[in-house]
Amino acid sequence: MDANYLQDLNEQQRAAVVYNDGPSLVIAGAGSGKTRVLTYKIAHLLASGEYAPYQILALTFTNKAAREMKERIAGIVGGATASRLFMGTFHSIFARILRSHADRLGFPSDFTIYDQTDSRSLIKTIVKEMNLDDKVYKPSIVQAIISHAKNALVTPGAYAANRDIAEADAQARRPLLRDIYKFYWERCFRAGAMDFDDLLLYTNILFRDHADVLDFYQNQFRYILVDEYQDTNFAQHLIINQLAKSHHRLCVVGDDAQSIYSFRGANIDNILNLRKEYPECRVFKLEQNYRSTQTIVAAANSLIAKNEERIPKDIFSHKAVGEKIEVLSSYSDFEEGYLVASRITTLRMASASAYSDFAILYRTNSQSRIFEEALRKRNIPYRIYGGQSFYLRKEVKDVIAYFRMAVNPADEEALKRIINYPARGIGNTTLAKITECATTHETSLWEVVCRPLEYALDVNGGTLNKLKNFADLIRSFVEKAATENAYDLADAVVRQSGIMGDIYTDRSPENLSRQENIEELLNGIQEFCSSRREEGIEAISITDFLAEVSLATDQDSEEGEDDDRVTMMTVHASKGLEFKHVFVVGLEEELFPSALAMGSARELEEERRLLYVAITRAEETCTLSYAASRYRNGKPTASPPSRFIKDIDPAYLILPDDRALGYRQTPHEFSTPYTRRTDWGESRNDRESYRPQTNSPTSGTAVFRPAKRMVRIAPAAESAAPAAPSSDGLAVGMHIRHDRFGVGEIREISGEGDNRKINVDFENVGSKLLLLKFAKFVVLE
DNA sequence: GGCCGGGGCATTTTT
DNA sequence: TGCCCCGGCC
Repeated sequence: MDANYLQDLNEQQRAAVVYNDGPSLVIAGAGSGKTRVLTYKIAHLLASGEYAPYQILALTFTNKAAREMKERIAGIVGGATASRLFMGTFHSIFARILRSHADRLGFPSDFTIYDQTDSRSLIKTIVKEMNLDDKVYKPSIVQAIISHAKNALVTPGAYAANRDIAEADAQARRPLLRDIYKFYWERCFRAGAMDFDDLLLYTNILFRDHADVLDFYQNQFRYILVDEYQDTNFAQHLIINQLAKSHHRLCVVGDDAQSIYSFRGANIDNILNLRKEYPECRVFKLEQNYRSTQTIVAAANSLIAKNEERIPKDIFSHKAVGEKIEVLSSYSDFEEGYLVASRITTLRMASASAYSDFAILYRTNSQSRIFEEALRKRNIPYRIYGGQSFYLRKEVKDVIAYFRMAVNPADEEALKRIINYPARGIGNTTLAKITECATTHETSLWEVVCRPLEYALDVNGGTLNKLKNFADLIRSFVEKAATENAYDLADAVVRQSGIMGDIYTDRSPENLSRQENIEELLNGIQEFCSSRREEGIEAISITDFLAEVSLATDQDSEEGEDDDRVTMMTVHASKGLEFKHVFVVGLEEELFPSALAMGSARELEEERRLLYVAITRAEETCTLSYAASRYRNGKPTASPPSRFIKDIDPAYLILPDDRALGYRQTPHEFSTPYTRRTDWGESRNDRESYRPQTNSPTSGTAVFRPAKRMVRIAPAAESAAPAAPSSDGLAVGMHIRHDRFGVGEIREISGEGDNRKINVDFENVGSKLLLLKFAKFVVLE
């Protein structure tokens, strides 16, 4: 290893890296080189010769963070050493540990991991079985309550015994929550399944009840590092404390100012109070920001200074002073989209930036739509992050459910997914009987399916036969899972289950995309097998694949990272990323801060931190934006500018002349070249202004919505040329591709404004009348 | 058991 | 406005 690696660090970073005599807390401001400190510290520990790689436990929150860190460490100490580190997400590391001691807890070592969909669906089933009103006991709410209980290590027994909880539930008119929790707990156990929260909760139970196991890991993990400590919940905090108890060799890294996941149980007190738990704890502050201009750093500092609960620090930048933060004011969300799109166009030209240097950050996913439309109209390529991950798509989950059954047939959620998919005549009625029967006999659904007669299942002979066929099918997969490799099993599942037959019957666009997804899944498994083979592992069972997949919400395998697109994502999703130019949009009361957070000071502070995170993503320019009116739940709603705008020192802002902002100063103090735009004239030097002014913000122009893969749009002339037969650029004879109906030819155009329609003859589905205002399609060349 | 249409409902979401 | 879920119908 290069002995000079410490030279790459600044003084504060170096101090944090070389100190390892006891517990330390590294407060790492935004853009201060946190990952660098963690990776160098691990390299330093290895270089000291005092620690073998497997004695170092390094925990992160995302797979991506773990992978990146592993790669960087491999670059310093070599891949062979790096791969032997215990480095990964909390969930993956402790799932691994749980699997090797599952018998202690009465679980099979091949236990299934329920994702949120599975666990919600089970809760829903239970609520229904209890004949409760699912408006009162809304599965999503029940799930959140159970999740919070688990994160606080409150088991069903403790939950039922707790008076405060009972009172709170009674108050909320949900007195039976305790029973739901108890049933949910038992059902998961019977299904041999753990949800995400269980992975942490059962780890705690394992350590609490099996001193030898705890002892073993306390001895093994001689140094523990935790990234993003501000996001830990109580369950995670306690695991760390237990493991570090005897040696106190612990280094936690985080930034209290970037704690934005309290709604998932993260507890900012874990980092704020660390010094109380470890009085000898050394604190290192990384305060130099290497990412952003001085203006951006100063503006962000002035904002976060409004929070009460924080660890004081003085973040500074030695980069250029940079541009002030511009605040854009629009009348409507529609205009906001237009403005941001036009700023991107001009800024890209002026600063010679690529599209990929830009990000639009918003508070809620639903805000993305309007920007999609605005960017598409300007032919600006973009990518939206945060759609559902590949493994959560229905058809993919269906196939995976077969894999899960093959590994653990007790898996109730998997069984419910596939017992009638593809259709084999086992409907809801039968399923309800099976479930009821399993509940009364306190066994799994699979048991009942296998032995319906012994459990006196009340169904007719035809159904019995269908159940037998299903059970035989699954049993054949179970056998294969034990002997064949992952890919061969997967291939057999797709062919023999009837999924193939179901999806490949017709070529409707929906089915085509399903076929693609399933093929992608199979390819993924093949790749998984061959990459394991490269590592020298010969037998790759489906169990290995599932273990990987169930904890991979893969946000990162997004293909083609290098293509040049504007990024759109929620502020939450942007944490840890950086962009040259950032637009933070929708800065309005009840949206950012969210209406639901305004009740409590604590939650309001979290929203403020959220904006802090958003602003500090920017390297060179940051632009804030709000609209006076916005469509919310289908209705236009007035929306005053966010209070947070006034929390930022106006010295760093270019403010629009808008009384709604509530500044007392005389307008001229804030007058700028960019005063409020009362027309569309801002974009003097871009193509847009040469267009005839037919596009008033509210007129119903065609909304082009290509499929995800077709984001690159036809040349501008297509839709913008004044010579086009109509203002929306559509003409009879043109070919279009519709989201759902596929490819077709325009036969007729009629109506005006909102009522404008086209009649299209589609290749696969015949002729359809589409209202332009709503139709989602692209014009083909 | 599958399809259609009306009504109710809409945060953020590393694993 | 758009999605999801349920109930009614075939």
